[in-house]
Amino acid sequence: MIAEVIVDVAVSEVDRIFDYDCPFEVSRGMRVLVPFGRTQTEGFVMGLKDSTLLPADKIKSVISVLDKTPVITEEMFDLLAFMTGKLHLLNVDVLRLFIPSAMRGGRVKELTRQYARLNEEYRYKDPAEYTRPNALAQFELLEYLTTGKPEGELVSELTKNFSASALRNLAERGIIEITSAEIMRKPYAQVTPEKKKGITLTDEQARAVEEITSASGQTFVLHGVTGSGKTEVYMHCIEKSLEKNRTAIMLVPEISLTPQALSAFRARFGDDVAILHSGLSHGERFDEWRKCLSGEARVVLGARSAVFAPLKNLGVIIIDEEHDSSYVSDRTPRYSTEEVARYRVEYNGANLVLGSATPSVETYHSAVTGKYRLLELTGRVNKRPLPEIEVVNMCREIALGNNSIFSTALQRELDDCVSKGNQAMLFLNRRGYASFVMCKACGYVAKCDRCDVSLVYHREEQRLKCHYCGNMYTTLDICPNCGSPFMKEGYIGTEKVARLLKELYPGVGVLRMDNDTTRGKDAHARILSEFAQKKAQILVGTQMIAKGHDFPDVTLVGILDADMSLHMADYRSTERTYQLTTQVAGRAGRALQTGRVILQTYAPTHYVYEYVRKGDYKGFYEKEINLREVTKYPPFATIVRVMVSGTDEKKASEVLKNVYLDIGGIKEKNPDKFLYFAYMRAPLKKIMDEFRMQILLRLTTDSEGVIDEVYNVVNRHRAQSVTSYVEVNPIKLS
DNA sequence: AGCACGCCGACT
DNA sequence: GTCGGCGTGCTC
Repeated sequence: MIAEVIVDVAVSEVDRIFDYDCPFEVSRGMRVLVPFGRTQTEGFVMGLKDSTLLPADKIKSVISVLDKTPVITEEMFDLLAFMTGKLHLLNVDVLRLFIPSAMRGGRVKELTRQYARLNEEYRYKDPAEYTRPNALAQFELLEYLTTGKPEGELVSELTKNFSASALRNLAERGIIEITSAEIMRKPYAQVTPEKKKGITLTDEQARAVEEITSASGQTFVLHGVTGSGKTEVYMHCIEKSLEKNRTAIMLVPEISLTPQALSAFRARFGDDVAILHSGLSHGERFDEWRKCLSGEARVVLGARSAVFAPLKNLGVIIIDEEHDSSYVSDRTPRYSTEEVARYRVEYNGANLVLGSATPSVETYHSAVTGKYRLLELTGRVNKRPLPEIEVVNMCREIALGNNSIFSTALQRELDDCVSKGNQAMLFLNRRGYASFVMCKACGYVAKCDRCDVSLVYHREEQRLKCHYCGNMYTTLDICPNCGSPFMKEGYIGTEKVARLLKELYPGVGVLRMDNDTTRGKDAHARILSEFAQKKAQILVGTQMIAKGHDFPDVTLVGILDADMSLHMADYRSTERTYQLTTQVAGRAGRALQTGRVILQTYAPTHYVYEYVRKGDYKGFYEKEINLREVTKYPPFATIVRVMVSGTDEKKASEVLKNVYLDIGGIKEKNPDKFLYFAYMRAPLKKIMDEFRMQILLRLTTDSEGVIDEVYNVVNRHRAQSVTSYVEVNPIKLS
């Protein structure tokens, strides 16, 4: 038998079929160990055939077969073809997404336990008949085993209480039988299922469930404000899917995958649930994944990569918080979770549910225009009013002489909140103490050696940090340029806010949650739980506080600088601001008491804040979609970015120039598809010593052919020590 | 990506 | 003399 193998080497030159003679039994979808060049490597069996056209002296033989059953299902082979075809990815890169990373190189295996039990023959015999009278340890062990379970006892437990040598001796003589059995690791075993609540659906929810479950191959947009009961709709859809003997995948942003979320799933679906996310150990991930492949698990709860879970006969895929940027992979292989999900859903005749309180404009547009089906949840399940949002003009504050980061309104509300013993959350999307340090005399700003960005002052660590490469520098007392001792600090970050609060409210607990305080494994969960237990009254944080739990005692949310995401020069910045501020505002008033939100901005007349204040998503959408239509941005155009970077600026720009020229050729053949075409340095022109430059295209929406050619051009101009890649409608343009 | 081959510089 | 720098070419 000849096996067609794709070797596990991520280089385009070898990303093709290699034929191997295979003296073993093997099927398509299994992995094999093969000789490759002067080394050995693992490979995926893509197919089998009887003969090869290759000369006999070239062909080598498979060394061994690594899997007993295929690890790549037929559906995944289909998906592989789709992804390599459309996204121009390497076969290996995609195949690697399909299996747990630790399976490669055999770094993880089945966990087995050894069990000992008394051989049947000896079960009713007197130990004295076959054991020396002085073998006390053996007697003890035998006595224990006669009364023990017939299926046997764990060897690891026995050796704790009895002599290991006695056990060995008896096992060698065949008196004790040792068997090994595989056991499955169970992540979060300590998480106990939350009590099942008898929930009756509202009419709206029931209608949504009915629509979704009676469709096939459809995509739904489930739009509903926080507290409108989207989760209950998801749960019912999954239940219905299981009833039809089908399976389900539920995706959430990585940060939302908490023990509480898992607990709710365990309560509902018991051992049918597998969970897949980066927090698992390699062994746990391997076992959860195998449970999907074997059919033992029928529901998967996970983050982005769980969209590749090897479930068969999918009935529904749910993407919660659909607008979240973590669903688009920002490293090779670049893929969009939604695109993969849609492919799987169509393959299986299943349904895709995209849920959000603030859907992305493009998604909502698809729903409005009938490409997707729109389901709205307008009521709030708990009937609680949405928090009241007050927009504060920070320019006016400055005019009135208040230079502090807290407006008078926010200070008033904070005083009130603290004195009443309630809790407050303050949101600022900038970590560190001060965004930069500048010399007052000569204007010198400290920059990173390796990146073209200014350094951020971190007071507690007494360091200047680069937020792009993580490099640290000693703080500056005097200007290294002119020697002046007068250094000015830039924009305030979370660290300084926390410090100011401690000065303002001595004795009041202040917690800070950002990239710096959540370094450890469970730091994230720990801070949230401390806040939930009211060990602190105020929580300051970056966007990571936007998601997460309901804190019933939070009555005040302060958005310190709402405009941060607004000033990014890209077409999604308004949308991102709407989503982020709405999400943060939603943290208030989940309690019995009505919540209050103070939103501070330097652009109080910007339309986005009016819609945020009113909680009017549709109004925002209408305004935004009109703007996109007039200016020709997605979904009315497709943006393509070619990023080229490298440590050798000349080499990189050479590649860029050649790519640019070739795309120019494509433009000549398709002049009507190009709305915009230019090259430039990337906004972040150097990161980690790599110079970055880009080509930006804005194309009409019917330009699949052009995009395909752009991918080909970029691949054709790959060069030593220059990296380049293509992004379609990139999330961020930095 | 590995790995070997191969052709030039500076060390015991 | 040889150790080793990394350019080039190949992998069923």
